Amino acid sequence: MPELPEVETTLRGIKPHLQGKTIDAIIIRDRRLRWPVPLTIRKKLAGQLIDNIDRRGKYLLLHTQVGTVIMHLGMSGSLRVIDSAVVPEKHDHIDIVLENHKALRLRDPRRFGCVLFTATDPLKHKLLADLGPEPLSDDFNSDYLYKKSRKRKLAIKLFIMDSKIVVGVGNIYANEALFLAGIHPRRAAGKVSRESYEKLVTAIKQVLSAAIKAGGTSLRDFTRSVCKPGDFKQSLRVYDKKSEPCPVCGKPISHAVIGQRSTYYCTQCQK
DNA sequence: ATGCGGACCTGTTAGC
DNA sequence: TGCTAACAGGTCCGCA
Repeated sequence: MPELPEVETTLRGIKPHLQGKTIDAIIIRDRRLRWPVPLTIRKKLAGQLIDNIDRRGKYLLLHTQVGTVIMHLGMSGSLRVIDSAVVPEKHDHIDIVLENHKALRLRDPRRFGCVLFTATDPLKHKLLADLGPEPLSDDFNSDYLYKKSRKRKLAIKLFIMDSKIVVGVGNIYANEALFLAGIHPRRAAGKVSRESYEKLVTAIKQVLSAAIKAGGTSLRDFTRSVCKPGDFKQSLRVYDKKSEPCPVCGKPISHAVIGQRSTYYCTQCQK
């Protein structure tokens, strides 16, 4: 479920409920996420004030005086703020219980997500240290992408999905952005022109901000409902539209697998 | 350094 | 209708 817009939407939804609150307890019902959830966070974080919560790429960072909780939602994770008395369901693995009897509850059926802890600078943590720029920042521009891509033979789609190059471009938005930029997903990254990178950067920023905006409008009450995919799905142009007419030229959308991920594109519009 | 494929999981859907 | 297989919005890791 979570691509960058969903993570951002989640962040905005939960932040007001967490910032400045004190952690009462941490309940670990199932620590078998992508990496085992460190049991020591229960003692370390009890009584701690949550200074702030933000994100780097798709990682959510919950900052306290003693360290930072690093969370990732993987493929199927979601977070909500609920009354801590609400009976947990099957895949509700972790609760961060607050002093006010609310809790941040992590649900993750596939358990590809993670909850980790670092006492030092989270940006120096192994998982975050080598991340590329944020896609909506000025550091992410066509000059940067063009230079990074020279001599690289990797398919452009995989290139922009590489978090060392840029964070937050998941499968859906990679498909959408390449369509908007008119670039064939299999093109070697090193053979994409400066002009095309110009278009691509614009497309990535546009598609992500539009989705964040849509997430923002469909943003429910994070104290009750799970983050819904929302309205953004109706604005998709190619993703999951195999054989449907291209919105620009009408030719049926093609489907292929690139790097084990489903890829949708128009052979007429994308070269 | 780069590029590829496997791995980790469960739930939902497509197909027979 | 029921069973099985394929597939799903992520990304790390190890190997060639």
